[in-house]
Amino acid sequence: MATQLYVGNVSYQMTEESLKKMFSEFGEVTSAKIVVDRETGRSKGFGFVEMADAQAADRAIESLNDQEVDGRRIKVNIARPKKF
DNA sequence: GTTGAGCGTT
Repeated sequence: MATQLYVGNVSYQMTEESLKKMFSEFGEVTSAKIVVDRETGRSKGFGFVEMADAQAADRAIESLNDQEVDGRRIKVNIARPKKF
């Protein structure tokens, strides 16, 4: 089971590929996604990254959480379930 | 600018 990470407070210039690259430094990234407002086409300022290894994901969290990226301090946590 | 869909009957 892969680990899903929530990445919030990121710059609107953040892209899925930059997210994937950033997290790939700590482990295998299964998927990366930036949430975009479907009506405006603009980034909502947050996204999600799925990593194959939980320990790699944990390392990524500790290393990237609250770090300044593109002038903003990003938030990295285990993602909440989007559905119950 | 903080937890993902879509504009329809999933």
